[in-house]
Amino acid sequence: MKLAFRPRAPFDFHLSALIFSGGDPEIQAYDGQRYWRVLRAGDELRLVRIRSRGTTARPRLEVEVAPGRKLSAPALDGLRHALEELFNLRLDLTPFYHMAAGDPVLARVAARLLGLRNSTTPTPHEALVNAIIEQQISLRAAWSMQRRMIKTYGEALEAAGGKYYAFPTPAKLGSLLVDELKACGLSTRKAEYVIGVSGQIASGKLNLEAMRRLPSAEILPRLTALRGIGRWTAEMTMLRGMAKYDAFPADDLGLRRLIGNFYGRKRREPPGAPASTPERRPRRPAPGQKQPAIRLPGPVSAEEARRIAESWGEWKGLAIYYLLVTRLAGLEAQAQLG
DNA sequence: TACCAGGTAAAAA
DNA sequence: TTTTTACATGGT
Repeated sequence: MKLAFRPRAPFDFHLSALIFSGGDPEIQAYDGQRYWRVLRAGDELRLVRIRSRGTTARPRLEVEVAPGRKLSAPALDGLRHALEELFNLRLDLTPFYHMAAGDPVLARVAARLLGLRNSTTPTPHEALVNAIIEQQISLRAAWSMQRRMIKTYGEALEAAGGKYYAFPTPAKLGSLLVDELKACGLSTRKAEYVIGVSGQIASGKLNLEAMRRLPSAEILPRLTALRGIGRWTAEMTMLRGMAKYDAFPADDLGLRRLIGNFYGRKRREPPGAPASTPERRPRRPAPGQKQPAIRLPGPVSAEEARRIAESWGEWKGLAIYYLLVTRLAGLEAQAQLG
């Protein structure tokens, strides 16, 4: 079965899916042509494979749904809705670009990445669990644990000649023993956190979908009241699982590095200047890709990150995502501030 | 080998 | 109230 979508223009599918390149093909990935993953449609699982059939100015998406067995009308509606949310196809980028025009760095970045949208996980639960696992450790280490967890406790689907895994349900994760999650590499603490929030969701005590409709300022304290969810985890969940663009995890190391890279000074500041870090981080060359031989400024402090993001208003989250994808796409040399 | 990596809660001071 | 500590894996 195939579905057609007409995203709101501008929409650049390649840029928007770039974040998924190199993903695990059995979970979700982008190969330069197609993005795919398993979604829930009603109480069934489907593999969806998305490709672009249009242009940035006249975007069209084609979605193959496998297996093609007929879905109920509500399940099909739900699937269409989930696909729109996945790449935020309805989002109006105009106000973001209007804001970006007032920021010299962001203006260049946004012009270069016209039509880039962030993606949102199919459920806030998925974003929350991923964020818990990503606490403190390197993303590589976290991704390895996430893959193990998904392949061990996520439902498997045979479709289109391959095997694919859905993200584990709250009920499944909530029913696990701590040792069962630890087997995926999580610490005792993190296993407890994941099981705890998943169980609360499964029992209906915690409703993240409903919480998502609240303004960010009301979501944050509700999330951080949960065990294992600090400010960073809450803000990452809001960004990646609730499409809350005003969320801004200023404590995040990767985010502070990005801001340092794009806004930091390349030379030591005069004495007495405010706390922009003079530290530099040598960049490791990405394998197989030539990098400009320049050294970028290191991470800024959380306070400075907040100060710089202040002018991004309610679009802080999308702004930082544009910086991230600029780096992913290897375009940063064109966008940095002198 | 040691140390850092997109934090957090709980213990100790 | 503020500071320190334990924690898991992967990369360097």
